Amino acid sequence: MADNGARNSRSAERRDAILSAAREVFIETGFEDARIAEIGRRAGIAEGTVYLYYKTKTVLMEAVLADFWEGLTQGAGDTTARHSAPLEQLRALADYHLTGVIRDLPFLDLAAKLRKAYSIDPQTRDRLRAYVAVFDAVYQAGISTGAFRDDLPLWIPRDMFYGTLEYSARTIALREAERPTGVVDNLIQAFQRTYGPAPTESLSEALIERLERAVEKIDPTPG
Amino acid sequence: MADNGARNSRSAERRDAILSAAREVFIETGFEDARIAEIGRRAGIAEGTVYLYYKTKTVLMEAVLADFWEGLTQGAGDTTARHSAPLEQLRALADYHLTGVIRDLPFLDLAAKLRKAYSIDPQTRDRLRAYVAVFDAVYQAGISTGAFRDDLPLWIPRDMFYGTLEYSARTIALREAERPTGVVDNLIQAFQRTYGPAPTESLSEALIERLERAVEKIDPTPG
DNA sequence: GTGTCATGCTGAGATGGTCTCATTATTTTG
DNA sequence: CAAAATAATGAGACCATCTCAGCATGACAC
Repeated sequence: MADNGARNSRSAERRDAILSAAREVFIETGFEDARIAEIGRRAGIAEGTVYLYYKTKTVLMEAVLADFWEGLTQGAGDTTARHSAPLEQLRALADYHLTGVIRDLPFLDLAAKLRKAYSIDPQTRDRLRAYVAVFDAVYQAGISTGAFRDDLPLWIPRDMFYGTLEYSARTIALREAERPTGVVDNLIQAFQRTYGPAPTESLSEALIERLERAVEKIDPTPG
Repeated sequence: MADNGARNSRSAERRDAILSAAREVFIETGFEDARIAEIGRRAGIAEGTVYLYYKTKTVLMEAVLADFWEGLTQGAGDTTARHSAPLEQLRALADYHLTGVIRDLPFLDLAAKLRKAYSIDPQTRDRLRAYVAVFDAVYQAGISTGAFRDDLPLWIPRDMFYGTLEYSARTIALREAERPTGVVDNLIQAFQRTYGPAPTESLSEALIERLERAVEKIDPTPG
């Protein structure tokens, strides 16, 4: 049926029009104050029509967020692909994440608004998983090249990574400050020192002294 | 006026009754689904009366949250006061924070729901400040005893501290897992390695080898 | 071109919540 | 104990989401 295709594409266009109108309105006003009537108006359709495409306001919001996560995940993958050393990949990912989160903090707050107190809907959970999988891949690769420790569950460094960045993003946004330097550098440094390969057994100061005295005796020229 | 006191205390009792009914209902149902009528019912008063004490539902929620933050801050101060070594204070604080946040995650989600996209109300900001000030005090004390580096802005370690813990709390809650061990230990280790005093210049492996060979010659008994 | 059918769209109104305020009850005061 | 001041009530104003009976549009047969 030729018309079927046409019909479908018309229908898809409408869906998109609603989605981008919704995106605008949600960002401008937040979830509560967003009016379906206004979204319909901007999409050029009646209020009731919005409900033909998205059952409820919450479902519409979820669709908007799904779009957002998808884009973010895509970008994160592209970013890490431009580097090869694990620490540099992490640095790039951290930079990308911080930038994106600061830019789209309103979105994340909207996401938080949908979260039920005790649970998260499975779709959102999957999207979040897909996003953090970018970090996981980098870290795993780093383990296999010996750049990172392998004696910890993966989620421990992951939580430190995303937790620090998200909290910093919020701090920065609340201060309404320019993005300060040092956040990413410091995080990478912390990573290197904490999750880098186990340091060669560190020498006690006493031992070092004993060694130095002994060496002095048999070979007084400095190393 | 003797009666004035009585009136005030009666009034204060009502306020408290509303507040604790509200606390219950908000936790059970979340912000949106909480019904003022239900809060009134549990406080033993009419719906309209709730509005005499709290102008709007949002204001009521803010009052509930203020209570929560106050208790958390109090507990954090008490907890750190039971230790003296900076790292042990941080460990205790981390443990307290993680426990509290996991227990009261629904509250934090409610708090997130009130947050406007671009701003935070000054009162909430002050309460948050008061809470993180507990960390700040420990860290500052640690700097003055030489336990921590002083070449970084305070908010960098602070964001890593709270960011990691909050993200971990969420991860743990979403997995519906028992609280795993290692989160706090790992954070403290990362802190020590990243923010502890600059390590004594580390010895190169070559140098260590040379020292060991030399010692072997003059003193074959192991250290 | 026109009748028939399927499908899409509409917006008035049902529903259900927050919040108001005229009225009623209670407490304080002289 | 009457009068004045204060507190509490709950019916209903108001305004949002969401529904659904009816209207518009376009494909197809003839």
